[in-house]
Order: sequence, then structure tokens, then C-alpha cells
Amino acid sequence: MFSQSEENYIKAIYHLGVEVTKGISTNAIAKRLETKASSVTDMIKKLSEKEVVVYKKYQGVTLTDFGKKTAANIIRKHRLWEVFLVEELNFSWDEVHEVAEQLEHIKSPKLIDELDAFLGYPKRDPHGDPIPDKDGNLPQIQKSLLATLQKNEKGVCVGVNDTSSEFLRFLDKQEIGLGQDIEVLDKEPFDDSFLVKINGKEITISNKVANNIYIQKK
Amino acid sequence: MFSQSEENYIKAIYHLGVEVTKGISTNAIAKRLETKASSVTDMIKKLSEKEVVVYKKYQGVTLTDFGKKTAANIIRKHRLWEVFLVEELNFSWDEVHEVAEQLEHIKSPKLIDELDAFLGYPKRDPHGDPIPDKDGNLPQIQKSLLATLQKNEKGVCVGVNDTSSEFLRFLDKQEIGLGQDIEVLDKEPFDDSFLVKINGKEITISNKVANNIYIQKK
DNA sequence: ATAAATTTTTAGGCAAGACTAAAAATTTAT
DNA sequence: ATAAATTTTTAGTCTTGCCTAAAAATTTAT
Ligand SMILES: [Mn+2]
Ligand SMILES: [Mn+2]
Ligand SMILES: [Mn+2]
Ligand SMILES: [Mn+2]
Repeated sequence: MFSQSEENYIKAIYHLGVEVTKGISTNAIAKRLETKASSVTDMIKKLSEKEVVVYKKYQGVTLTDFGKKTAANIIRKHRLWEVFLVEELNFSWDEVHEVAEQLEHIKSPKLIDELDAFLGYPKRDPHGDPIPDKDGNLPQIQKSLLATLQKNEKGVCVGVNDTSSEFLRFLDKQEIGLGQDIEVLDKEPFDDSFLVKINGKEITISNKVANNIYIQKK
Repeated sequence: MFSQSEENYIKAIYHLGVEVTKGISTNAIAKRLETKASSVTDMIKKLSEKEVVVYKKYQGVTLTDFGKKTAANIIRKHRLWEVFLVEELNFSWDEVHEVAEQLEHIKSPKLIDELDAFLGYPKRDPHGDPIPDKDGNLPQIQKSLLATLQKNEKGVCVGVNDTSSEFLRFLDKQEIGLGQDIEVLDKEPFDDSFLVKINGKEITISNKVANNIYIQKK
């Protein structure tokens, strides 16, 4: 069994390691967990002894298969709880993260499977992120950033990159959410902003925003 | 905010303090939490500084009003989660304790109120114990031990004293549960056992068992 | 009332997980 | 290629929460 702290490190390493072949740097982990590099080195050594990561001094870390599976399980719990909070307890998608961050550490073999069944085996969390299955398999869907769409292309919103409350509330205000159809009417070369049609309305979206919305082209 | 450990101490002191006017002894707390007396003394000092308990050396501790309210809130969370596990996630009443012991420490103002509403504001947990309201008020019901019933008296099962898995599974086997009608047909002076009628069946119940079942006379 | 037994506290330590400051290694710039 | 900058590790410390062993206080027995 892993401590809460160990689990947070494992999850951080997993997330930092998506689409990266090299070892994850000490500093990157420290930054993500808002801690100091020296603390990370300490923890890395422990995780290395527990065979969760492979670690060579100054080379960064990589998750072992065991580590990846462990990470997937924590993420599975995190995302299932997020679904529960939004679907059953009236949380909005910008309120769930902090609580799920705690709930993901609850240890109970039965709890998470029953929760999964109770929720109807959801495939994605409230932010559009896929929920790993019991064996840690994570279904990848094909998605692209709204920013990559060309003029007159259409897509449907399937996720967000930035999951901060600020951004999510901004999207709420603009009436942008998962499943929403989005059409690029025009691109402004001056500031790379987008004129899009959402919900029948035409609105302007900054490049930064367009780079934080995932869509599926259609 | 209190740490998980602090919360467990507060809860233990609360439970030990029910119907006791004197201070709760260090040893009693140690026994309940399966820890050492010296550890208890350490923690007691900390809780005393935080004004959760009143403590005089060698005199045991008493919860302050603030401490009582804090305890009630933890117990509220524990019991609401137990209801959730049994009512929604197919846990049986002997499986919930360990998980609720973890869930009770989740910090979220919104979570527990929404859970309460989601569950339909339950008044009692799966073991018949009352659920404190938001302000820490705990409705006391009138209940007595089955062992206090006289021959030919009847009652309905409203709770259990021992909440161990062993005892609860034993009750399941005997088909004894909350809401069950129980009639004392006879008392055996030799071993103080009881002949009772439950579910139309006549069964013999040891004195020990009779001292762990709460009933409401009728 | 004194002695014995029990309870409680103190003293000293340990492990986890964090931190600061300094040393060592690596990477980047010139 | 060397120097400068950056990253990473080490060394030493701190807090929390636990432990054992011993001392002190209280309670119980004679
Ligand atoms: Mn977490
Ligand atoms: Mn999410
Ligand atoms: Mn607990
Ligand atoms: Mn209960």
C-alpha cells in the first residue's frame, strides 16, 4: 500500500510522462506538486526502492509497468469520484477537483467497483478525460485543439486542457461545454483569435482559449 | 483544521464520554485507539492547546463545547457515508465501518450537505445510530437492551451495541436486523439466556447477545 | 498508614515527509 | 574548451505521530 503522499507523486509522474520518452525531471515534479526539488529526490528514492519508478541519479524517473498500473488506478478513482460529484451531488465541473484529490486516496477494493457500477460505468469524467478500466487500460480518443481548426471547419467539444476553476467558469459563462458544437467562422491573423459559432451565437475566442479546448472534428 | 489523527482522537474521546461525568482516562483512549498511553498524553496536550479538550495532569480529559461540536461533525460524516455505502453501493452493515473510518476525514463543506440531501436526510445509520444534524445536535431515542426485557415483553430492534463484523454477521445469520420484532418467550435462569420469537421462529439467544441488541419496547 | 499495584507522565528516539543551504553534476553560453 | 548558469543531490533540521523505558503520581490493598 502507498501513502497519500506517495500516491500524489505517482500520479504526478504519470501525468508528466504522457508523450514523453525521457525521464521526468526532478524539477518538473517539484513544480507540479508545489514542493521543493530536494523533497522530490527523497521521495523518488523511496519509490525507486518500491519498484514504482526507475531512477538513475541526474537522469529523472520513469514509471515501471507496476507504477503505471498504480497511477492508472488512482486516476480511475479520481475521475469516478468526479463523475459522482457532478452527476449525483450537484457539483459543477469547476468544483470537483479538490475533493476528488482527497477521495482518490480512499482504500477499498469494493468501494470503487461499486461506485463504477452505481454510476453506470462512465467512460469519461466531467472534463472529458477518459476513465481507466479496472486493469488500468485507458481508452484514447482522437481529439485536437480547437486552435488547429481551419476556417469553416466544425467540431464538437470533447475536453479541456486547462482544468482550472477560472477557465472552467469562463467556459460556463460562454456557454461552452462538453458535447457542444463549435464552428470556426473566421480566424483573425492579427492576434490569432477565432470567430466561432456556438449555440447559434457568434463569439470571439482568444488564441489562448482556443488552445485549451479539445474538439473532435466532424 | 484537524489532522486525521487528531480527528480520530476527538471522536474516541466523544464516544468514551457518553454518559460519563468524569474525565476520560488516558488508558481508555489508548485502548480504544489501539495505541500507547504515552502517545495519548502527547496528543492530549496538543488538543488541549487547540482548546478541543480540557486537560489537567492525571485527571483525564473532557471535550469542550467546541470539541463536542467537532466530534459530532465527524460522526455525522461517518454515519452519512455508512448510509450511502449500504443504501447505494450494496455494502452490508458489517462491511461499512472500515471505509467510513476513512471517508469521515474528507474535507469539503459542500460534499457532506449534498450527500445528506442525496440520501434524503436520513435520521439513522445502518446500525441504528442517530445522525447528528449540521449543528451537531444528536436526537436521542429511547432504547433499552434486549437483556432487560421480561418474559412475554415485546420490542422492535432499533440498534446494536457491538458493531463488530462478527456480531453483525451473526445477526444476519439469525435473521435479526433493524426493525425486526422480537418477543421474549422465556428466560433461562441457569445461563440467563433468552428464548425469543423472531420472524415467527423460536430461537435461543445467549445473554451476551441479548446485551448487545437494542430494542424499543412496545 | 504504609506498601503494592496501577496509571500517567516524562525523556529520549524513530520514521515519514517536508524544508534550507551548500555541494556536485549537468547543461548552456561564450 | 572553458566559464557561467541551471539542475539535482546531499547534509542537516523540523514537525507530526508514534514507540519504549523509566520516573512520578495516584489508586488499591493490607
Ligand atoms: Mn491527491
Ligand atoms: Mn477531471
Ligand atoms: Mn477515522
Ligand atoms: Mn454505524
